[in-house]
Amino acid sequence: MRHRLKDVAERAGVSVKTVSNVVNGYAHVRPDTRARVEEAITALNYRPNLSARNLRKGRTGVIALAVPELDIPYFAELARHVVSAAAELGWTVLIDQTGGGREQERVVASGITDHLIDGLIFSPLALTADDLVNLDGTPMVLLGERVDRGPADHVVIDNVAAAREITNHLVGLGRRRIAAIGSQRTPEGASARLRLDGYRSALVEAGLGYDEALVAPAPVWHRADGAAAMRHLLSSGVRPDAVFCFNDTLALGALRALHETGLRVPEDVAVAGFDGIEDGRFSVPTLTTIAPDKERIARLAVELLANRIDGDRSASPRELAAPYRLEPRESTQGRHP
Amino acid sequence: MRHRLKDVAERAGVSVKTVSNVVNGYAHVRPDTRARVEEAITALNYRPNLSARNLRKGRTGVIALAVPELDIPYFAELARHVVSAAAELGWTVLIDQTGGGREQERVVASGITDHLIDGLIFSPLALTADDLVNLDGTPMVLLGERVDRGPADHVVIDNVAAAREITNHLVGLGRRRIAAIGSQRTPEGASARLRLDGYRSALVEAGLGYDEALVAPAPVWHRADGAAAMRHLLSSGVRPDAVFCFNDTLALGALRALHETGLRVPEDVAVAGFDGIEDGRFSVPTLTTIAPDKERIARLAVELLANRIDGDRSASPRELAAPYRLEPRESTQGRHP
DNA sequence: CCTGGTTTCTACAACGTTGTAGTCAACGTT
DNA sequence: AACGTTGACTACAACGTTGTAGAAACCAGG
Repeated sequence: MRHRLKDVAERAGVSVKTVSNVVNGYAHVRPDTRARVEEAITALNYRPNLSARNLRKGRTGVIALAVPELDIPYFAELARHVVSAAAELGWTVLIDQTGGGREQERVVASGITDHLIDGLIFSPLALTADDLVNLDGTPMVLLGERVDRGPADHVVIDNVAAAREITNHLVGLGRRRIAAIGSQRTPEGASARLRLDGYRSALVEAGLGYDEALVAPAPVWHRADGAAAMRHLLSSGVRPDAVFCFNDTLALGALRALHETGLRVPEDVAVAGFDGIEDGRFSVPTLTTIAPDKERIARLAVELLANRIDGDRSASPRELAAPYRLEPRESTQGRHP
Repeated sequence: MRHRLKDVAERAGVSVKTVSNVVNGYAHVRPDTRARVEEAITALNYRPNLSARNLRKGRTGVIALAVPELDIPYFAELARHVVSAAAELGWTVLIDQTGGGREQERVVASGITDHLIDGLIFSPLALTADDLVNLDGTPMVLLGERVDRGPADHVVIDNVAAAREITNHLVGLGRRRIAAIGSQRTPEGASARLRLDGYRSALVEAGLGYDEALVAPAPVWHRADGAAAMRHLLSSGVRPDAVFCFNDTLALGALRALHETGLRVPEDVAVAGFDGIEDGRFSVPTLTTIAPDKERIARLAVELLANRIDGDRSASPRELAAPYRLEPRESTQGRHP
């Protein structure tokens, strides 16, 4: 049923190595020999055994993508692009869900040494530089926040500038009591801290001042957490006229909570998110957001990883920035801006 | 840097095979020998080479999950559950995006013979039984619609009954001009046909009759297609008072289009979807839907595949049904039902 | 002290592939 | 005619692991 080089070789009347040469496109094979071998290959439906090839070559052709959760739209969209970009370079992607916890992320980061994959693209939430010390040199590219003094290549977007930009957008619309949803105290909350920094500095620059009472924490960044945080803000009496949510799912939850309270968006409260997920184009109202260029992020990550795998592994870590765009929509600008 | 059994063996002063025995938990190893080996393993940070192990064992420990697109929430949520269920049984999941085209799906189905994976869980859109004939016996489990006379195990939900149930729900609310969005003419549209059947038979049973003018096609089932189809229905003058969308993303698009037209949901038009995705719990209004038990689907699929891989490969194909639930929410029942 | 069984360990081969080194013939050059 | 060069191919070993077969040491029962 399942055939090996040897079977093909016998059928074609050549040596095993010649078949291997044909399969790998080696130049010096006579046309008629090549034809006989190819006939045998198709007749037997031969497919190389990748385990054997990998064992021999020390490569598997598989890279892993580790994300916190696949059903967070941002990561699903990112995964889609990574799989596509990897396929173009002949790689297969194995997807890992870390759940976002530090211990699980550490397991993933250390599990990369088990020879199944050639490299790892990793979007960590909780990992710190200390967790990345003894990696046996397996190539790795990190997505998202910088892991300080990180030993690995990195694709980032400028979270602080992006958060400042979207906060400025709210300021420019005349909002004065701008809340934030999604702050996190844990060391895991690197994105949260950077986005909070951008938010704060935009407020200070605009002369509005920074008021802790307007900042609502969210332990994780799901829709339900956004709704809960919004309800908390509304019931605490701080009466915000705008809210910057640190990601889009939080914002969708906030929209829902505002709707339930009977407040109008954006007339009473303007809402902005972060991530540029597809849902935001169809929500009611549509969602103003910062949209990182996910395709670019994915392609940069795959290319960095490819260079690492094929090239110099000891080169010092590179950090590339991917662009993002502010996409103003109804949730801040109203129906007919 | 990277160590092999041989290195561990030398350090522990035993044979390679003894180390292998320790790694694999073989019973008859003296406690002190075991301890020495384990010490050497941790000291050298030994991790088995999976390519070599796989080559030797003829197993890779990797299964593939092939879905049309990862950023369709239904598939992302499904993928999450499959990855979890597989992890519990010690398998790693490799995710493939087919794009949903027949040719690409055929490639995936035939690519399963390349020894990288032990089995495949496949959620096809376009594949027919003919495409599945020469699979070299690699275990496969299909999700979703039956591929007629399919040679493979199958996990399904009863699409016809579910579609009938949700249509009945709309009928029970007093709706009389119930439209449908998502019909497809192509052979690819198996789900579409089954859901249309259920819709039609519910209407006929209720004495409402079936009107083709109320059925809007959608080439693919994205939000934008749902919005376009809804706009088309509204402008064609058929004046529906309810609409059953064949999946949730279509329904979210339809909600958006209704909102833009100024129609109220559910007062003017009730909207129902299918898939039970997370978004529908937070949309405005929240979305009535048929929610298949995705966790169950994933677990059944992984278990079927496990049985196939470990057990009798020639056993006749099994078909298991997963349960679903009608989840009535605001888009049909209003804010305070 | 011998017998037969169990425990503990080892040597060797094999999984399917590819890199290395090599053979042999055909060719063009002196 | 002798030479090196190239083309076309092959034999062999090796990648790191585990199954098989078996050796050596130990034990219990007679």
